[in-house]
Amino acid sequence: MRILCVAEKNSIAKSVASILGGGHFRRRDTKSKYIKNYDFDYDFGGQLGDCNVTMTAVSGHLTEASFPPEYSSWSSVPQEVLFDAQIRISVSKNSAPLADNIRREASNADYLYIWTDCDREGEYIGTEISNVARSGNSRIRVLRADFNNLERTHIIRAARNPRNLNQWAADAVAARIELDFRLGAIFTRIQTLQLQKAFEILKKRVISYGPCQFPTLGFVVDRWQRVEDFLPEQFWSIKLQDRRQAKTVTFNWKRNRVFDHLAALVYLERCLEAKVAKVTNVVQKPKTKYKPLPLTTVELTKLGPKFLRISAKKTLEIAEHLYTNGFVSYPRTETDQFDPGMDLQTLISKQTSDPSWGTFASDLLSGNFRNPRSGSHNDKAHPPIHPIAHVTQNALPSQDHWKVYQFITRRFLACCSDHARGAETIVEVTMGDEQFSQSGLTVLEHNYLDVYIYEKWNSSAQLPVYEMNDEFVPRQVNIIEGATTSPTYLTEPELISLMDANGIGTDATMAEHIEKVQEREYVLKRKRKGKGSGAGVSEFVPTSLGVALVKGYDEIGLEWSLTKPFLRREMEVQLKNIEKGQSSKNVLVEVTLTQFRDVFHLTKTRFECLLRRCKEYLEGQ
DNA sequence: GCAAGGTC
Repeated sequence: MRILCVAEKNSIAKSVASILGGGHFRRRDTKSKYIKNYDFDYDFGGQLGDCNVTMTAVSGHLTEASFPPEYSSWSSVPQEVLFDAQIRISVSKNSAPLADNIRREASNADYLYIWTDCDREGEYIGTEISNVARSGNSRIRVLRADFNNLERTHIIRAARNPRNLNQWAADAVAARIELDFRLGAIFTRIQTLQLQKAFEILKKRVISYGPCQFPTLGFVVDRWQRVEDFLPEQFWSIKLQDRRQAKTVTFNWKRNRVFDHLAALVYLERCLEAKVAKVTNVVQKPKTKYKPLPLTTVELTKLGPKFLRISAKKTLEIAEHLYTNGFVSYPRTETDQFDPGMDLQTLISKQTSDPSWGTFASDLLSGNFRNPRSGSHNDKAHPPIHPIAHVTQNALPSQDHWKVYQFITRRFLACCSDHARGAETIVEVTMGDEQFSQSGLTVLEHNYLDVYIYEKWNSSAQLPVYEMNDEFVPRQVNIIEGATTSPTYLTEPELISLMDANGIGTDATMAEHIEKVQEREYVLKRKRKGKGSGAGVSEFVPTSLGVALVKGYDEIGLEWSLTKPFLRREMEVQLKNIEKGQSSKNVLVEVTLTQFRDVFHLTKTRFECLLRRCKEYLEGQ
């Protein structure tokens, strides 16, 4: 038998070939400098048996959508025609050499064995590969490998247990491709042409619409608007201070603060009339600081900027590199629960040699191990991100690579250890009718915090001893004054959280959409001004054009506004339904296009809303 | 000159 294996990228082809070939493979060049063909023999067992294998790869998607040439003119083709225009799916220019390679290699193969990543897009890429292979050999039979990391035993198990391509997942992707392409073209063309015509300053600009770009912009404008609208409000609070055992204790008012000065004065008056404060409750209770959940891509892209000061996009790129070199598991995962059958002990044992966290890992193996927490997400394709092999700093190309590897490893070890534990004392006092409280914390066991150095949990100052019903004359009872502070502009982790919560983009593309709205000059990134903890943090503000687009579309029809996340979120839900076999591709495409025909009609008839807003923000003020 | 999703 001759088997053609095709992976989603060269690095996987190379890794799998070296595992299955036992290090004995022959490498042939192809017309693409990124892709090689690896030849070796392998006994797959079962129906396949001993085979001549060629392992090769694509580079992600092979095909792209396009309209036939008669639709390519922006000015002479009415946009609404694109709702019904035929869409061609053809091999993209960049992928042509890869398609040729697959066609040629398939011509004398009995089986095509697909090794694309096991996720929705991977199933679709599998069907792209399969179509190309069949155009070179109509009798070729297709199998699909089920794997989610590059561990030797896992790959061998996958090789011996092929399954079929998942047609439902591939259909969901086909629906997304068609909808994104049509809607992107239709709305980009109408708004670009109309706005270019009306504003000199936009003459050379493409005002693109994308179902992910616009909601991303919407989040930035939304926060900006709240900052704009903010008016500080004065508030008053009562501070109660005691002096005992050479310690000063400040108690916090249960009402926290009031926005009426007179009311605050009345409350203070009552306290003062009472003259003494009385201890009404002393509680001592254990306090737990929970260890983190298993690591997902979204968490990684949020914590990269936060803990490591590496941008979301860079963090992901580095994680991808660590993955393709076999140091960490697949970095694009939504799963925050480890499979119960997973051998965590072996993964931990690979870390015991590390000078920094080796001892911690050893201690986990000799009794400190605790089962990881389970989050609520499972994509059924990839486990949470975790280290596969130990690596030293010298073996990595940069300091940032080391930071990311270290973070992934420390996070994993933290997941496998115990929560941090402490004891909390809460003292409640009453003066007149007003209640106050203060608490003290003693950290007893750091546990996971010993390895997860990114979080801090410190004991507070020890409270002096208070007994129930103690009475004391406070050293000080007075009113303090303050004002509410403005919300701040969106940071990258905040924006990613919003996109994630609303299903805008995938874990792997959120960082790219954030770049796109900056490239289109809808949004600017800048350093936060001022003093304090947030100073120097990167934050996003909309440009005049960004604000004008959002306000214009909101005015056209708030319920359906393209800048709101609802439409995309709904589409994501529908795609999941197709994956589950509960809906079909054609139904989703038809229903969605019908919705968007209405949105398009509204946009066209009320375009003056956009023009007016652009006039206001681009020329006015 | 248009999207979003893969990947280099």
